[in-house]
Amino acid sequence: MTGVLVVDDDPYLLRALRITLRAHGYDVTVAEDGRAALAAAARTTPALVILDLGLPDMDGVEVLAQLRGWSQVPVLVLSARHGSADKVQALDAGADDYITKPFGLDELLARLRALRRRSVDDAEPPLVATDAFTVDLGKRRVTRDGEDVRLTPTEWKMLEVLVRNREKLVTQQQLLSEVWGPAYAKETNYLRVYMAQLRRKLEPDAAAPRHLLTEAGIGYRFLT
Amino acid sequence: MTGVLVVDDDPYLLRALRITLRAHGYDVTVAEDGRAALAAAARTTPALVILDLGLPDMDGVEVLAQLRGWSQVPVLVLSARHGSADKVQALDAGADDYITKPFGLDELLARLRALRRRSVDDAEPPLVATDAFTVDLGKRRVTRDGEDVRLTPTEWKMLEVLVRNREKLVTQQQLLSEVWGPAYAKETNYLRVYMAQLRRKLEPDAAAPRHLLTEAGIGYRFLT
DNA sequence: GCGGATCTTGATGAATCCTTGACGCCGCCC
DNA sequence: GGGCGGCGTCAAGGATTCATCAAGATCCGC
Repeated sequence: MTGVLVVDDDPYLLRALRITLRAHGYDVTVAEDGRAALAAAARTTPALVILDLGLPDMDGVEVLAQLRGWSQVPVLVLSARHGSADKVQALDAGADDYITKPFGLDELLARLRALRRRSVDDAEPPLVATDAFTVDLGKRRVTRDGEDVRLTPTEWKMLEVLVRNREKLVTQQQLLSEVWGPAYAKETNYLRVYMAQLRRKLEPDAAAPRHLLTEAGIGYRFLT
Repeated sequence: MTGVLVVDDDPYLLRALRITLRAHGYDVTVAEDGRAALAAAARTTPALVILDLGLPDMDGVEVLAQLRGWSQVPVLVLSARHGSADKVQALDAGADDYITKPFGLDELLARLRALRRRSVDDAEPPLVATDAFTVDLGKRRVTRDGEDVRLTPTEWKMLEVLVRNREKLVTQQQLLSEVWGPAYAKETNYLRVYMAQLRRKLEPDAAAPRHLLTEAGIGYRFLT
């Protein structure tokens, strides 16, 4: 099932979209502000995002920019404004399509189909393997020596964020806000505790990690 | 150079688009009917196609369908009709975007950029290479002889500022205020200490640097 | 309500990083 | 030649950050 994240502050539109999209076979998640949207995107990893630019807590373009920091998910931007400056700004910030309110639902659905059609090509296999363990992002499973490794929800979320950003350095703030929420951006203790647990469960030698690396003072990095 | 095929039967619009797109660095081919469009697409294999639905010899949707028989090139559809049925039809026939006339040229250009960004596969990696080492600004990573180089946060920040201003001279004040903050504009010996560390880690011969150069009395400069 | 799993929290020693000062070299001007 | 300022190098200290452990607190299914 195709997951769609709908971000809008208008409860009526949200409701209408949820019903329509569900009727057309999408698995819908909703968010009413930018903060919730970013959290939901990290949690549910949708295949498509519909983003209204007018949000109560932050600018839609800012939401888009932050999302683009770690995700390539296709984004369809909604806006009430017809000005071409807004369109240009949103498209250059990383939006894949732009549609102005009011719009027809059939057009919206057609644009979603067009976006999805394009993204299936570069859909990566959600399977990441190292010489010590294998992570299946789709099935939410980790295997080591052919055996399933049992991870707690928090351990899994943390590993997921790191694996989705493989090779890349993930800052402590990024990890904390995607796993625990933005309010926990100072609790770097959590990272140490859970990183130690992940290493104990996954690394051949937890004292000399080769896949879950520490970048002192900045964050962590996952290498295959 | 990015090749664009523009298909329209209006000679004035064709001319305007050709001039504008060329001015923005595209390599433009034009066609005035569907038949010529398909032939041109096969011949020039453009990176983008702009297709007007109103053509003299055949229906634009039909052109699109035939094109999709063998090519995945991103197609931006132009149309004078605002009806949503046309949009739905075009998008489901394989169009990647849809824009109605009249349209702003800046919006068209923005949509082209968005299309290209998606198709050209994950954009250009922000990667800066010298013959001795490679800096990946996106992944926050430095490689030398295939091995990761371990940099401290301060070393990285300093290198980042220099690399972002590659070829250009970065003054001591600029470096100090971007890495340590404006209050440290006098602590030029910090620069000496960290520049020495960077050279030791990155330069083949730290005593005769070829990429991290000193401009005596002024600042430093990074050369590839 | 019970028991087990999971999540917080605090404390400790170890490792890493930043700062600071001292020293010598080099080029330039007096 | 001597003085001077800018630069490169080195090493030690103190501060910050990290890994690890263990003891409560909390959540959840039964």
